[in-house]
Amino acid sequence: MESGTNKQRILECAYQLGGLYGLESLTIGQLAGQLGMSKAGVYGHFGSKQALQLETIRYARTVFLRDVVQPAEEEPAGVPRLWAMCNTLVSYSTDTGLHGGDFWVTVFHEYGSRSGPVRDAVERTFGSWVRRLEELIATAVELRQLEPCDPAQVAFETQALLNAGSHVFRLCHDPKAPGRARAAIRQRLETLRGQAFPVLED
Amino acid sequence: MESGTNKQRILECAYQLGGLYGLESLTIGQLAGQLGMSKAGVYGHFGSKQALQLETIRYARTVFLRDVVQPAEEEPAGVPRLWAMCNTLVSYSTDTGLHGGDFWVTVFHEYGSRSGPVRDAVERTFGSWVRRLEELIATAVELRQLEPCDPAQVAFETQALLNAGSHVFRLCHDPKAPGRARAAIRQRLETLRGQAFPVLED
DNA sequence: TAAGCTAACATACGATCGTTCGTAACGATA
DNA sequence: TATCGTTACGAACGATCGTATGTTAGCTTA
Repeated sequence: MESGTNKQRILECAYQLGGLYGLESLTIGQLAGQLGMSKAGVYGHFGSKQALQLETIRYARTVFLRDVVQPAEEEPAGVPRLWAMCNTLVSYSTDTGLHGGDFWVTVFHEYGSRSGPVRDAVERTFGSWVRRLEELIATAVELRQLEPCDPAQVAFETQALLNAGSHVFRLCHDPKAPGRARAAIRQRLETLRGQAFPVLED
Repeated sequence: MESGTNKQRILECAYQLGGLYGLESLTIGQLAGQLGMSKAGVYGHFGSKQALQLETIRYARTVFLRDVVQPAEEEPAGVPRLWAMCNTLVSYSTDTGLHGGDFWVTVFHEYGSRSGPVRDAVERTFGSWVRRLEELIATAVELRQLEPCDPAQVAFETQALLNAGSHVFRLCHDPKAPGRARAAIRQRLETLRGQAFPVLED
């Protein structure tokens, strides 16, 4: 399957619109209009709106892994790798209008009180994202980069600040918001500074 | 206007449903069904869906002021007052299923990328909420309860953690999430401990 | 009692929703 | 060249959306 497929175009568009307005208010007709296609043409690729939502989530997962998680793997384990991921997410918010992190900020909140297969997929993604943060923090503790701490607690805080950076940036058009998230995470990590704490480059 | 008015019942229901699924997916027919009324009976009180959304926001503001902001005013100025507000929001999440803070967590995120009068009202509410946090923090600095710091930065972090506590509690059914928010805020405040730092009672 | 206001109602409008169906255009295979 | 599967299409379905209109029942005020 090539990347220039029409189905890929649909998913990319659903990804953009879903990140702006959520996956529930996403509409087949809206998607068709945006792409210059007919409703049936869009619909036929998925067979149901729910399948479209689930495939969009799968698409967004691959984008997130490709653009955020994997690039950080080249950094040394522990804090540098964690810091690289945070920086990528923050610069996502400042550089461009729409970006990988924002899709998830929107969708994570959209399905907080819903139920069904889509919600379950969203929750799984959120869980694996937080778990990835926990792993990096636990590794950082093992490497004595950080003082002993509860990785789940620090991961919670990290995710909270990253989400808020993206959210406040959008809701209030406040260009300082992503930087505030970055500064807060840096401050938190330095609070936990261990013997082998690495330099956090800008 | 009595509190038992039918219009009040509608607003209360819109407040509940809006906190669960957002104000955009809120529907006149859904509201009417829930209340045992006709669509026209509900609609007549507002004249448009947008007016209903705006009135629901106004209603939610008064609830928030009554249940979160005003009770804290009885505490001493600065950190105790700030801490009381945080505690109220956190126990909101743990005690009951739905509550004042969660409406705003949902709605704040729902309108992050939208436009129009409803979004503007939401943004104003968010702004005044964060500004209230800033005032309390600035006062705490003046009273030497906290070391000198940027109140806007600390307010950003506080709001981020409170929102995340409510959000993770709902999305992941994680009863520890609100407590994590509370612990993170407490840790952050103690990092900024000044000469007159008060005891943070449990 | 008579008049007027309010709140609720039933009904209906056009638009749009997700979905289904039948079909034309196209490329690959035989 | 004939056949088949893919991909798109137009048209239409019933349901539901927000909204408009006309009307009834009950209260208030004269």
